[in-house]
Order: sequence, then structure tokens, then C-alpha cells
Amino acid sequence: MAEIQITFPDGSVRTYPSGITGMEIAKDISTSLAKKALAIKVNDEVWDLTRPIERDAKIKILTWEDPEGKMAFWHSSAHIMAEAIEYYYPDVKLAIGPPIEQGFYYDIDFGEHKFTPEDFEKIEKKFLELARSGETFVRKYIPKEEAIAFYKKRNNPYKLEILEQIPDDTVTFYYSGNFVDLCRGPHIPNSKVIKAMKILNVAGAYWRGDANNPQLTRVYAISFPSQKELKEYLHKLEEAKKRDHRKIGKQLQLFSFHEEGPGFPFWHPKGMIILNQLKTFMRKRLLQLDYEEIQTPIILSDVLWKRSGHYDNYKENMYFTSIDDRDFAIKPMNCPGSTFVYRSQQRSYQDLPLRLFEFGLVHRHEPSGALHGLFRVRAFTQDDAHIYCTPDQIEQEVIQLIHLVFDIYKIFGFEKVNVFLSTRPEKYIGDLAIWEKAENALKQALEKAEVNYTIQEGEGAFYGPKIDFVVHDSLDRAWQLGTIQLDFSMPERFDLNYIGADGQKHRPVMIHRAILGSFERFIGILIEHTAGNLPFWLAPIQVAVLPISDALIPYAEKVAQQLQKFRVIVDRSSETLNKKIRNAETQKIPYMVIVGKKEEENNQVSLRKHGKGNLGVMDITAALEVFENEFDPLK
RNA sequence: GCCGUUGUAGCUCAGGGGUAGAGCGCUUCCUUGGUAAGGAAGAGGUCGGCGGUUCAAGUCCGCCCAACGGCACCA
Repeated sequence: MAEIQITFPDGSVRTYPSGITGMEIAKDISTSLAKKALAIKVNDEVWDLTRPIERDAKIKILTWEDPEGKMAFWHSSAHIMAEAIEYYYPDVKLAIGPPIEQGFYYDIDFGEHKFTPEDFEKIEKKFLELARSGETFVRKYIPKEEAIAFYKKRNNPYKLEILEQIPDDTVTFYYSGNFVDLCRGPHIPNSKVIKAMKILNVAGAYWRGDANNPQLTRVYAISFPSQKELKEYLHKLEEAKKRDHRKIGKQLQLFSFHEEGPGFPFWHPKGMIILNQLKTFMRKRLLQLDYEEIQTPIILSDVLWKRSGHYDNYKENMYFTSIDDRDFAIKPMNCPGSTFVYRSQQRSYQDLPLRLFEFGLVHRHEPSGALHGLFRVRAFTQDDAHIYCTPDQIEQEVIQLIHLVFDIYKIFGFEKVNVFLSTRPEKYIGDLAIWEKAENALKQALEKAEVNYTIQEGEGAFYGPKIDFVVHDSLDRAWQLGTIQLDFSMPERFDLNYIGADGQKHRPVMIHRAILGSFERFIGILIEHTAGNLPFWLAPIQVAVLPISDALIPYAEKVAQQLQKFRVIVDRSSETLNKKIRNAETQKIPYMVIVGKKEEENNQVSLRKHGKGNLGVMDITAALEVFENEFDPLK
């Protein structure tokens, strides 16, 4: 038999007979590895451990520690779950069942039956029973004709549609237990390693993600090699739930939502402090960079929106009204308004770049099913700005912007930022030459700012290329915040111009940009990022003075007086000290200043830090100094 | 917008055809305290809205609204 050379990840090479399987190689290395092995990577392709390797290859045995190992594990779990579901509901039609980042799902047409959480338990039980029985996953090559006949007999239009799109004459099927599925694989060798599984939820999902197609039931689940890992995962889910900004917003009395205004947040006094602090902060930064602030109307004539193109492209998302028999629209974006400020006087090349920023309140008719706390609302305030410049100025402007964006994210503790450059799509407006110039300017800017970025070919807007900024929060979830979008359309539509050094009229380029995106959404992200423990400068109440008894209220007020440059409250309730501390802690107030007789006698306070505990007794001035040393970008 | 689930006191939730429940919060009283819940009493609800079935509906049925989980959407 021919021999082949197998190269391992560490670079070492071993010789094996051709046709050896991954499992045999794993066993050759060590029995413990063979036990843990789930799949094998063969020259960048993930294979079953039972599949014969016939040529020289670079391999890596995959275990639960490898993302690809997890994928195979969950993919196989999806098959077992489908088998369990078919056991109880033999008439279901399976569509697709892939692994995902956290677990797996199977899209299933349940016909008449409504699959609900009541079904979960019995499916989970059956699943574990099947997994424990030690099912093997056997890969078989089936002629496509045979596969089609198989699914025709089973009356499964979904699998037939998938088959139609496979060009090959032979397709692969996987057999495990009583289950058969058209599947590319790879799978784990034996189901015994799956020790724990939980169905997480069910949801409707369109076949092939198209809203015109029938809706299937998507069953989400996750599985693990041990019960312990499942427990930990469920615990993590709960922790994430605790950080939900909707919940914390309610607990801390920051904002609320009401039936009377779906998608329209009500900001309470404490939330307003955060909102205003953010605005003050952003305003200060922008004014330092030669931006000028403007404010444009919320309601503007529909003539304007027809001219801007929003009426044709964005009508579905706009609200309309009328005034004295004339038609108006509520602005969904600030850009058209900004152009009026630009046009209010003849601009010269010496005026450029002109940087106009607006904390613009926009309204958008989001589909009802899309609303989600502060993350997706129907009214929000963008930290918007429009920069009017010459094509030659794009690069320097974008460099400045990139630095600004990174500076600002850093202040909120967003250190990991991914940057994406989206280039010209198939449908676009404007000259090819200016597109190329603009895209090059963006690339140059990114490179000069020494930013790593990913190009998203063809993902730009029809009116210009753009750069997007995605940050990662403390739970490593990704959030798109900032965007820098070049626009060749708006200057054209509104006939914007400036007089160049040559005395002739020229067309400026418009740069739309937002850094936080929307203040409302950003606060939601910040709450989840910090679990509601906002930094000192953003905390609605910074210090709570807690008198040990009613008799100490006068001294508490005297102390509060001396701390008045901070947002300070005095707890005058006739509760025990323990209760007052508990209340301040649950309200996530950064500092507690505790005063009793002893402190009063020496003009001192006892300081306690939220989440940390007692910092000890000190002079009032020393406490003041502690607060003054807290980070404050507004100083 | 689509599919599914949910809607009971300010908040978190139990109850499930026959007089509406708990804890927290709120009010009052007692207690005056030393680093995460002191004690007692009281007030508070057209059980999301509108219709229907029934002697009787918070409970069963239909429609609507909203929230939640996904999908679709996010020029």
C-alpha cells in the first residue's frame, strides 16, 4: 500500500499508509487525544475522523477546544435533535440544521403541530437517550437521483430545493441511529461525547431568509461534553440578562417605554443627566476641532425630501404630516437640513472644510418587530455632523476623524475596535473617477492613521464609500457605532458649490459622520458594557451622604453642602444604616459618605465605594479630593 | 411586517368559571442604628383594550394593542 506524509501542527511529519483515518492517527499519538478527538482538519478542510486520508496532508486533530471541533459537535447535535423530534413528530419536514456561534438550530416545518416550550423537556430527554446510546455518524455517497427520489417520497420540498442547487451528481448523506440527512458534514465519530443539551427557544424563521417564503419553526439549542459546562453556559446567559439595559434602565429610573408611544423613549431625570453629560462631552470635543454647531427643523416640506431622494428611497420609514394643506415630513436624517445652512451664503474654497455638527433628533418608522429597548427606537438623537470639503481634503479630514473616533471610544473603555471600508456597489451614482479618488483617499487615511481594516467590497452606499467602526463590549459583543460616509449625491441634488481659487464654481464633497451613532443607543450599550456601574462622570448621582441616625441629618447636610460641585444626595429616610447602604449600593451610586457622631466631632466622613466597600474615615477635604481625582473628560 | 410566547398592585411574580394574592416599594407609627434588607399597621387592582359564550369571566373564545424571543428590515 502506498504511504503518505502527514504533517502535524508543530511541523513534525509522520508516515502512514494511504487511507488511514483521522481517528487512527489520533490513536497513534495518544489514547487520551483519541478520546477527545471530534474531527480533523485536513489541509484547511474539516473532515470526519472516519474518513480515509489518501494523500500527503497537513492535519490537525480537532477537539472541543477548537472552534471547528465545537462546530462538528454542534452540527452532530443538530442531527440528534432532529432525530428526537422525528421520533415524536414523524411527519415533520426538515429544512436546514447548522451549528452557530453558540450552539445550533434546526429549521423545521412542523405542519399542523405547534412546537412550544412544553415540548422541550421530552425532546431533551430523548436527545440524551439517543446520544448516550452511542450513535455513529456514517458518511455515504448517494447518487443525486436517488437522493431526489428519497425526498420526493418523503414529500420534503426544502431538501429537494437544496438538492436542485447542488451541481454534483453525487451528494453526501449522514446516517446516525434511525436518522438520515442530506449533509455535507463533518460530524463527530460518536454521539457518546455529548453529555448535556438544552433547547433554548423556538422562533419563526423564513425559509431561505426570504420574507416571501413560508415560515418554518427554528429550534435553537446548545449541547456540551459535560453537564458542568452547560450549567456554566446557562449561568452566563443569566448574567448577560442581568445587564439588560431595559432592566437596569427601569431599576435605576433612567428611562421608560409606554404603550402610548411604542419605540419612543421617555427620559427620566436620572437618564437625562447621562444624556446631557454625553452631549456636553461631545460638544466640547467637537468645538475644539473647529466644528460649529447647528440645529435644523424636525418638520420640513416634502418637496425637500423629494429633492434629497429620501422620498423615493426611504419613504417607508418616514412619518408624514400636513400644515395648512401643504405636505410635510418628519426628518429621518439631518443631512438635507444641513445643506440649507451651507447654502445660506456663497461659500469660498477658503471656507472649506466646513464642519457643521448637529445633535439631531430624527424619527424613523421602524417595523414593530424590530423595536428593542434603546437599541432600536423610532426617535433618537444622532451625534451627527456634515463636513463640506474639496475632494483633495477628504484624506486629511478622514485622518482627523479616525483619530477622534478612537480617542472617544477609549474614554468609554472600548479598546477593541474593528474598522471596515465599504467600496462601490453595483448600483451607484457619480463619476467613476471621483469614486476611485474617494476610495483611495479613505484607504490612504486609514493607512496613514495606522489602522487595521477590512475591505467590504461592494458594500458601500450608492452615494459613496464609507468607513464603519465596530466596538466590542465587556462581554465581547460587537456594536457598530461610528461611520464616516462620503456623499456625492446630496451636493449634486442641492446644487451645492463653492468658488475655487480659479474663480469658478466647484462641487464640494459632503462627509456624513457619527461617532456614537445615537446617544440613546449608545447609553444602552454603555449600560450593558458597565452593567449599570457607570463611570463617575456619568453617574446620575455621584455621592450619597448617609447619616447614621436622624440626629446626624444636619451634619449630613453640611457635608453635602461642601460636596455640592458633585451630584450628591442626602438619605433622610429613617432607615437603618445597613438599609441605607443597601439602597445606595443597588442604585449603583459610586460613593457613599457615611456620617455618625464620631465623624461629626472631627469634621470627618467615612467613605465607602460602590462594589468595593469601606475606604475608611477621613477629613471632608480628603473625600473631596478622592472625588476630584475621579476621571472626568469634561474637566 | 411575519411566527411563537406573554400581559394580574409602582416593581417582581403566584393564582386559573363563583367576594383578587405574596414579596419589595409607598404612607403612618414604633425603633435611632456603625458598612448590603429592624418591627408593626395601612393604602393601593374595571386582572392590557374591545366584543362574545355563560346564571356568573381576571380565568373560556374572537379581534385589537403592547412587550418579549427570533426571522425579515435597518437607501
